[in-house]
Amino acid sequence: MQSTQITEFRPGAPAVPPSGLEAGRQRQGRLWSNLKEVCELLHIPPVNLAHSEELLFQHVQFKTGQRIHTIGQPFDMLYIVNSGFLKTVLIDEFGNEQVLSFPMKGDMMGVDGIHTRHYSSEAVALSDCDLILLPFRKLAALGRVHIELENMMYGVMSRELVREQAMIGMLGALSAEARVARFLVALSDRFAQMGYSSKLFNLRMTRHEIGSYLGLTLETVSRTLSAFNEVGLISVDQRTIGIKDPDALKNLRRLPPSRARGRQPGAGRAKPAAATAAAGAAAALVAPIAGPVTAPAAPVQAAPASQALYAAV
Amino acid sequence: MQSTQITEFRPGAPAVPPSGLEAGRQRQGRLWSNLKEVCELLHIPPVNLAHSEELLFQHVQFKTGQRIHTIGQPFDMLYIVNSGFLKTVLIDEFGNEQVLSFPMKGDMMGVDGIHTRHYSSEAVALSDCDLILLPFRKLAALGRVHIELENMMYGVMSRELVREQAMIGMLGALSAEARVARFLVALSDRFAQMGYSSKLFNLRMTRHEIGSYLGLTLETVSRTLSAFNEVGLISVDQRTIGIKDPDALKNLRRLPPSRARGRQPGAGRAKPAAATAAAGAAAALVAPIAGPVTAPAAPVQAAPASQALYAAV
DNA sequence: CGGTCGATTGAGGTAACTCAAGTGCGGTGG
DNA sequence: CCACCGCACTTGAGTTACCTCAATCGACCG
Repeated sequence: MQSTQITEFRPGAPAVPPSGLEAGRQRQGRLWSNLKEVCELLHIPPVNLAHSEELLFQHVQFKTGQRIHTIGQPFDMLYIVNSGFLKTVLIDEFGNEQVLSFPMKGDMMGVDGIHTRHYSSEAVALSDCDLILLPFRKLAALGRVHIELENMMYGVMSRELVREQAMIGMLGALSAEARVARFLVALSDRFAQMGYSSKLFNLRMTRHEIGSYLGLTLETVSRTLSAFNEVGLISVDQRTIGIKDPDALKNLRRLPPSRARGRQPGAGRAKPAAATAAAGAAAALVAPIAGPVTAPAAPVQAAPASQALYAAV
Repeated sequence: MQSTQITEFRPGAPAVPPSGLEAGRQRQGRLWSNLKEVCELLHIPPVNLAHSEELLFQHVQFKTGQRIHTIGQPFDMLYIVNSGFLKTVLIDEFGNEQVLSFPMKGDMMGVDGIHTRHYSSEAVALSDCDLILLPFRKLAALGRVHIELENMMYGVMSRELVREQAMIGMLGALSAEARVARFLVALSDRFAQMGYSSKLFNLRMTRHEIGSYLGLTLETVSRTLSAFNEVGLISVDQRTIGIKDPDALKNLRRLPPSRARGRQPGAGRAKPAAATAAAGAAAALVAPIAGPVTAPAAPVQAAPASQALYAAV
């Protein structure tokens, strides 16, 4: 196994002229990346590999709406997102789709195909994309020689697993408002990580897709965004989102009832200082509401009073 | 790296006399397993390895209620369940726990620790357990030599990922009844796989834990089980569950409204033949209800009339 | 400039939650 | 042995968060 260059064109890959000047960050419009670049993309500890420069991975471009792989299709490739936005979905027996993730720069896709040798999900480009192809079998073989590569593989798969666990936790335990809030925060963080503004960005997905991802209807997503906008947590204009109070969003559990929002008084005589709408909303946070799930052992201790203004539910 | 025997006692492991005659199926009460046995346990294609007999993995026993690992604890081990039942949980900022899985024979645990080098979840024994220890670093090293082992690692991690994706789909899209039904079916299948009865078994977890796992309250779980019992899909006596109509459970979307259950008529003059309660319930199935999430492309086609008795919602 | 698609908003319904009894079982101590 | 207690479970009644259905509006596109 001394092939240092990974070619193997995917059948059914989109026809894109292999010209120069691609989107993304490829130096000089190259269509290949070496291992070091791949590792950087994945945020994996730097890999100083002897002759890693010779080891090249091919890029492929997809246009908005194109499918990268479909459910049941034979698996042979992993993909890393170099630029662009996608969604991965599950399709149930009635054709309804369930969004599983919104991969973007630095994410790996296709891992679900390893087990059965067939992809168990479908990936669709939400914008024009530049992906790096990783032929799995060859990659695994290389991993045996280059330990860092193997670490990368295990690390990325484990990371993905943890992400999904967090998702399950969210779907199982949080209110609609908390889900939307965390979704926005997560997006904001990702944009920051990619060097974009974390305060103002465009959603690449529809309300419907967000709802599917979060286990909500599109109406609920829309209403929740409007509510956040109303209390000054964010600004919303179609797909443009402005994050105004990241901390409040991060910890939000439940918004105060709508009737209490417009006119201040709300329930009880709380709230001495801090008068802005945003500050008011920001307080509607860490309530010790033992959700649907309560730990049998660890007793739920009360939240600090300063944080529990709207907390009594 | 020519160590063919994997020792390394876990600090904090439970004190269990390393005597013979253990629970589970270990021949002659051994406390070690070779690679072949591990692969069989994981349902991975048989591994015919040259001198795999020399490669031994240690077992450890845990008693009911003991913790295998906790959140934040430094990661170094993977675990395979040889016998017994466990739960893995996430714990949020208020001490509430979210059940992620109920590992049993053949399942791997601890994979979430690879990425950050710390376990991100907690594993607790719901019954006395016998686990096989797999020191991750050594295992990975061995995987480089024995390809089958490496395949096993990737395969198991991918399988786990697919399982979690299915979980997300379930939490995001299904009704309480459908979730409980699928949970029972999944358990039933696992028991069958392990050689136990798939028709009659004991739940090892509380209603609270089931609810947490399914994103429901314990009351909803209890009520749903009672409802299933009432229409003859299952029998319930505390933790003893009898599966009476597996197919109905598998496809169940929504039960007919309770008022329609006691006295037959329900909505409309459907249901010509097939008069048992179970058969009636079994029909309450594949309704083309476009759930919260509908595919934009694939039009939802009507379900076959024979299956859609209670379907009109 | 219509046509389509996505987003917003309202009104009403309901599935699932919350709170609250009440039951049964298993363990412990008198 | 039985009384007592704690815990898991069941069941009911009332509440509500989210869904469903529907109308409207704006943006984009051929």
